[in-house]
Amino acid sequence: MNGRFPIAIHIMTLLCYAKEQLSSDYIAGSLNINPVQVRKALKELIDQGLVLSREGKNGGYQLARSADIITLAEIYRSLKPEALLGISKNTPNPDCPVGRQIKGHLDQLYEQIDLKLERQLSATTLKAFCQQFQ
Amino acid sequence: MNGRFPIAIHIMTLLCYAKEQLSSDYIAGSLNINPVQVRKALKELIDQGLVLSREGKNGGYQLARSADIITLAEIYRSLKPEALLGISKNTPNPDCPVGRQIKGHLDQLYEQIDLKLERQLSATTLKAFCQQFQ
DNA sequence: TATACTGTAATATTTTTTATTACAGTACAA
DNA sequence: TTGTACTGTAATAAAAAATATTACAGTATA
Repeated sequence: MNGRFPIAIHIMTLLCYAKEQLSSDYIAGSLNINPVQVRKALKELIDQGLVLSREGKNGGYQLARSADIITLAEIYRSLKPEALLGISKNTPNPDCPVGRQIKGHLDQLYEQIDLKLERQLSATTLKAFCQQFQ
Repeated sequence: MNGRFPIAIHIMTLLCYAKEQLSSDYIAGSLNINPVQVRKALKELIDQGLVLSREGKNGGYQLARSADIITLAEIYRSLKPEALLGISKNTPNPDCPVGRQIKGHLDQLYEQIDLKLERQLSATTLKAFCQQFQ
């Protein structure tokens, strides 16, 4: 995977911690990355219904609802994750019994894994995660 | 993630299915990737103690033990996976309470997730996975 | 001693990720 | 009504990672 999940979690934790509207520049300062990257990440969180934005002067971002009814699973989902354990680019040989069937069985396995992960992430609210911060 | 897990599973399934020694060229033909890539993946599986190789003429690869005492968790471990949900390259701002602590709390979360995943993958043997193949 | 393998280094290519620039659109406030 | 400070997003560049390929040394067999 790439760094999108950690970044999303960082942003959501900040918004929860600050309890006020923050600008992408401010958030970028905490992450130490480019503000455009932050706005891209925020777009996913907005699309997922987790964050609200205000345009214009004095604009910024805030949580769309109380942190105790946001779970880490929702943050994870905002990334529209593909396959947790990876996808190979190759096109297996259809003349081989294993090559022919591997994708289907792997998909099945992945579905089970994803289900469990989502269940686990659902068990932690943003509030609970954020309260760990001093 | 990348395609290493699917490739490793594919290889192990082949070795289990074939019940005989296979060459990297043959395996590459089923995966439809380069034999060198296959040998690299096999090296990880050998290091993990899951596969045996024979050099020289009539050489090749076979399972190091019975498929019913190999679990998908061991195959997963052969990849020495880093963080399932990704690592961000940024160095968060140490002057920000969130930036300062995020890594630690994320690591903790990741450890829990990894534990559960390993537990889940441990529940499936290579034999069971392979028996799904017609 | 020819042959058919594995092991692995070196390199090239492709793909993905991350960073950056630029600017249009929007809302506030003087 | 206009300057200012934001968001939104397209376009592009740069860096990093993944994948593919070539080449060849080493090894076991017949």
